[in-house]
Amino acid sequence: MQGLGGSVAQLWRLGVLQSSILKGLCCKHQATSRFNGVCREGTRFRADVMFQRIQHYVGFFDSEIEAAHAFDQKLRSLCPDDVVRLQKSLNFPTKREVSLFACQQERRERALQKSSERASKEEESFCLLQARFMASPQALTHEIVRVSGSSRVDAILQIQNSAAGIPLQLKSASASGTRQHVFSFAHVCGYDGMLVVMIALGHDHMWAAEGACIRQKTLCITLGSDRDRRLRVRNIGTTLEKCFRQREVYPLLSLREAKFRCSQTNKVEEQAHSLLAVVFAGIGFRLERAVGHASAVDSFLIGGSCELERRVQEKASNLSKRNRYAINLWRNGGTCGPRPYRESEFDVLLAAILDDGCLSGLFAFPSQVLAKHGLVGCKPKRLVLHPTWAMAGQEATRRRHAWQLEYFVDLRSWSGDTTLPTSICSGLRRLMHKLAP
DNA sequence: CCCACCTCTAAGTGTAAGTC
DNA sequence: GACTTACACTTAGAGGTGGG
Repeated sequence: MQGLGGSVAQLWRLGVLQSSILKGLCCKHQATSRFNGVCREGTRFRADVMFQRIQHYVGFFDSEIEAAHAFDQKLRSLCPDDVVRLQKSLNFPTKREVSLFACQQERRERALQKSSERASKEEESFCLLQARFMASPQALTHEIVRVSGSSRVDAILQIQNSAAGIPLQLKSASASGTRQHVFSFAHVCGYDGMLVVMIALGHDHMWAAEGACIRQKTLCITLGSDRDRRLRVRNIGTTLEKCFRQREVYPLLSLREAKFRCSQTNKVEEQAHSLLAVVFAGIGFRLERAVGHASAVDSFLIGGSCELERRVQEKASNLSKRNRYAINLWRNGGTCGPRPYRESEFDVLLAAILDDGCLSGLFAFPSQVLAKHGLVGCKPKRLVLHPTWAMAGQEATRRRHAWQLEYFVDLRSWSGDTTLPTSICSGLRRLMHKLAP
């Protein structure tokens, strides 16, 4: 309730403000009322509630405030869930409803904080493994390479500068509460052909098991137990080298193959990143994955005259069943729904247009341009992309999306495994010039 | 055409419930 | 009572669908 003061007048203002902001943002038609669920018809105001895909007629009213109150009343009767009701934007939330909303936001903040901490733990576990490995004699001949992105393979162990190695899955766990001697590793099954390395954060303990031999979903290790003794890693270098020699158990995997060991959804993302990296390399730029999941951006684009580093948010889209390309401009998340990007969160948004696994084109939008068009910094939006060959049918819509073409490069003349044609290189350089701060 | 809501698959943490 | 396991909760991105 901070800043609201709790007075009815302030709550009223909040309601009006919320609904008018929402109206302005989400309604493409001319709004006929500043309240949700209310529209003017002739000299009177009509209220309707859309709930669970059913439109509920409320009635006609002489004033829009009356209609707005009637909308709220109907919504409360249809929807008993306070949070869902608030997401549907009541015009005049009660004091209690506003405080519930505040609680939800606090929960959300805590959840996001936890998520960020978890990402740091993943990174910490890799650093621990790396540090212990570097202290072993095997580090003179072998190396552990981090597999970035959403792959189910976290790292691979290979002979230095070779093309393939054995896949490693890292799991981390912290001891909690009074059970400081118990470590519970979740989601440990389904890693056939990989070595599962379990790391106790905050302690100097490490265990390893052959992925194919783990049958349970969660593996619990109690210090001093049989399992602890059986799986405990005393010397990570020796353990990894021994596994490296067992080719029949741990087949070798290249870094590229490892990156594509992920869900179909993440394959789209990974494929786009690999292709974009090749394209930018063609004009002397490097597109490098941000290390670890804790980073606020997907990658960094480095290059140009001053070796500038731009923070990049990457998106990819295949042609959808509706015959169009679209990207989601939000972070997913939890009980309060999707969260929009902030203009300050990244410098450039790279959107890859994919067709049958080939990169047909790319958009590179500066964050300020997206903000100018109301696509970041306000509410979660989906951006329909219009490359030159997929322009909108109607002239008015074409005009509305014309700005996108300024930030587009057509890549259809590039086959993917050859050097970039000169026309594409010059287009990319022009685009990079626009992205300069 | 835009928006809201939904699904899918991936992950880690904490804890309730089951087993020995 | 100690140990083990499953589950509910949270996060992520891409994409499908129906209403307005």
